[in-house]
Amino acid sequence: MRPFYSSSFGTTWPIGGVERILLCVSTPDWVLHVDLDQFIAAVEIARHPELRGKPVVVGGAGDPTRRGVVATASYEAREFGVHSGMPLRTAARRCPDAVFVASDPPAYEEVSERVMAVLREFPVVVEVAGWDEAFLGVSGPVAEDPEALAGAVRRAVADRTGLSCAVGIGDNKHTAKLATGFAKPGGVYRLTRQNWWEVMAHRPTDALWGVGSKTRRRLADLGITTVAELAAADPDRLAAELGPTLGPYFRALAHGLGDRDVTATPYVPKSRSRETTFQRNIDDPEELRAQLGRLVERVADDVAEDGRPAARVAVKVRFAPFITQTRSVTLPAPTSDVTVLARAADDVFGRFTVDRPVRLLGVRAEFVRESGQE
DNA sequence: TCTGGGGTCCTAGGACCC
DNA sequence: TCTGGGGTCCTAGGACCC
Repeated sequence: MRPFYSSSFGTTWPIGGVERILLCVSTPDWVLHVDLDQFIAAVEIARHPELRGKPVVVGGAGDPTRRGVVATASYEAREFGVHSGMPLRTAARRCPDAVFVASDPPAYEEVSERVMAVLREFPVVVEVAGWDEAFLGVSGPVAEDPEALAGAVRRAVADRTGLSCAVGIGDNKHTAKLATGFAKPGGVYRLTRQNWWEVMAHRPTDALWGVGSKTRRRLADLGITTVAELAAADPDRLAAELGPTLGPYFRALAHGLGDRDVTATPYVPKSRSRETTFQRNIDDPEELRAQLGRLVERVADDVAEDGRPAARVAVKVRFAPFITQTRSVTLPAPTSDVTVLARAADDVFGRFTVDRPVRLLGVRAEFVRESGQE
């Protein structure tokens, strides 16, 4: 989610001193958020039934002795403290009996498509928000009983795909998203301005969608630790401390406000990137150049497939132990030409001072910004 | 907790121009 | 020529999310 615009609230909301009006905004009566339970693990269990009931950990190459992190852990594995983002090695230590499975993105993509197709059969606007989640904009007759709709969605997804999901009901995307967290696993929960303070006031600021650990810490330094405190904070002070856009944005989140526009418009990527963490750190410059070349080719393939030229090229280097730097360049002219992209990446890479072993290399291509696209 | 991969958006400083 | 102010682009880094 990103900072939302004034019209999303039904009232005007000044942001950064500028009031913006969005035209053609559809404002649904309800926003539903559908989130599949332990999605990736559930897909693996569906095609390997012998895994059912076992602690399953999906991620990386499925080998806990290699570098990689947990994509999704089954609920059985979570009992042992295993969670997304945790190094596989750590997961194996916490849950020695876990079954480790390699990540298989194309398989999840395919199942995700089937789930979204089921959602689109309902008289709602479906905005895909990831492999395992979507927002539904709900207006008209079905909006009279959102819980009934949520139940019907859950049954349809289960009947047609065998997957369980939770559904959050909210008055905007933010509350719907948070509601899903309270619905999991496999339930329905409603969070709106009616019960916002009762449910959220006492919670830590990072309970809000968009506030992470860093912001939580910065807010704590200002004496703000709960949602209620953030909601009551002085907007000018927040703007001064956290930025003209983000300060007021966080405060709005604490009031349970959020973006309400649900759109079925297909997603158009602004950039494509590829990166690799090496199993062993590399310090040989020749080897690094070769790896860079491989990454550029993959990115160039993605750019060619997209059909739009790239306007910028960025290179990312992560040095041991974990120091990340990026360098980038705007191309003289947008291009999809592999040779040009490769030379640009090479030039950019040459601007790094490589005096330590490298654990990751990445290449990103940014597309031309459309006029009207911010 | 020795930390993946693929994205998006915001911030801030400097260059450059009028 | 001791020196304003606004606008925009470029670049690097940070935060967050799935």
